Amino acid sequence: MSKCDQCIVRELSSLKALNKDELIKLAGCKSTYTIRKGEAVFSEGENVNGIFCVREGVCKLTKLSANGNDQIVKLVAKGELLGQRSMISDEPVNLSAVALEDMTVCYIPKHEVMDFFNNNNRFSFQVMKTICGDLKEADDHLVTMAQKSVKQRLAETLLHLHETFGTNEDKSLKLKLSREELAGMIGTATESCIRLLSEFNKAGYIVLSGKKITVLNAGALRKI
Amino acid sequence: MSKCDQCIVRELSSLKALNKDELIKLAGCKSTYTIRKGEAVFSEGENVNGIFCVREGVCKLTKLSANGNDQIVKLVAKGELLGQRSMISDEPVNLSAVALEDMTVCYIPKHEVMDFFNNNNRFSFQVMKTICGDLKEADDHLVTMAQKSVKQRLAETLLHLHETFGTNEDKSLKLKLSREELAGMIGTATESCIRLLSEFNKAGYIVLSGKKITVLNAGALRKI
DNA sequence: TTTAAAATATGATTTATGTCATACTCTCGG
DNA sequence: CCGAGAGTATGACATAAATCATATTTTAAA
Repeated sequence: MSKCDQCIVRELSSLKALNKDELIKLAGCKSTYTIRKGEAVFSEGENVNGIFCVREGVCKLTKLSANGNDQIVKLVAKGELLGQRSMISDEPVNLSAVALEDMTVCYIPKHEVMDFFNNNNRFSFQVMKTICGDLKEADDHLVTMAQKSVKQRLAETLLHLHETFGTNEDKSLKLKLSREELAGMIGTATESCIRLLSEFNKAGYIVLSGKKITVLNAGALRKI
Repeated sequence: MSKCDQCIVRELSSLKALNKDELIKLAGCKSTYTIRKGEAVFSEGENVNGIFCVREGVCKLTKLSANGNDQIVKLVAKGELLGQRSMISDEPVNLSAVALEDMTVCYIPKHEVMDFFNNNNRFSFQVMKTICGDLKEADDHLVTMAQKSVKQRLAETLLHLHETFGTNEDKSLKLKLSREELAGMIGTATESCIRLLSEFNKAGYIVLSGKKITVLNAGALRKI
């Protein structure tokens, strides 16, 4: 049972609103898990009854659409919380969370979180703000999906990956996604995604070397 | 200064969590407005600093996309609250709210709502639940936009209008939207929307008579 | 009522994207 | 080090949807 007060999740998420006593209580009730790349933290339809803190690794939130495709709704990085929405709504989760890298997560049971809600207004308000931020993001994302072309969405997604998850020493995108996953983010067929990537490659906007993608000309991508 | 305790918004929205004293306080601080069809309750980018209660009428929440099209993100009916997200995030609103019918709305200034937040846990929790519901809806909507064809989205939208806003005595959809607005809901060109409507009409799934739309064969629409 | 403007409708055409087929290229386990 | 399978790439083609043009109808203003 490790401490929580030095944890990155406590620094970055709503948990920053917790006080010393609450953190001690938290340390006592949480359970820590290791999730391997490709494994699910939880799956669509499950009853989770608590929230997960992402201490290490990145995961994708996906939803299976009627035609059998997995749409990636959002990427969640270390420092963030998972499963808040369904815990608050008291419903099964509506999205699956699947690890894109090996992950370390902590699980906090619902009734503990509820205690924090009831006793710590700052915490509730932080959670509310986070969810409001998610809602805004989702609305913006929705407009992008509805109004922009696949090419524009791919360009946007590459820029987003570049800005949010950064690059390795060789400037290539740190977060490694398969072409299928990239297609799942932009909502298109894998082949279309591959085709546009090689178009961007030929145009000199990006460089492809194996699975690695390097953004060369961010300005050009932005203009698309 | 009319009372709030008989108001439909108090019955249907998070305001149902307010107690008698809070309702009296509310009645004292709210201002009531009439918004004509086509007018905006608020516009993208504005600082609203409070929330609106929809007492009468329906409005569309839209966002202007980069290509100049208005995407309709959501429809809001009487009984619901407007502007909660931006008030909580303390940001300008990210969507415009435009009346589809003549509306009556009440405005509650931010600091009053904040008092309710701080003193009434049930109210905060209700608001949180509502926003979580909105988030789930937005995620689902996003997947629909990304993965389904225009035809499927139109069928889905017609069913949604039918189920959510009901029909007139002649079975036609109660909520009147222009073809352009309908196209803005499903994220397509107006001509494509018109074309598909007349296709559904020919197939006997719906009946068009002027601006009126009647859903005849809901089952067929669902199967698309 | 008349008329102009807006909304609706439809055809012709172009473009974007999906689908199917196939080839190539990695990776990983034996 | 090899071979199978997954992932990536590319061509050919089909289809969906956007765009442009134009006609028709409805609506609102004079």
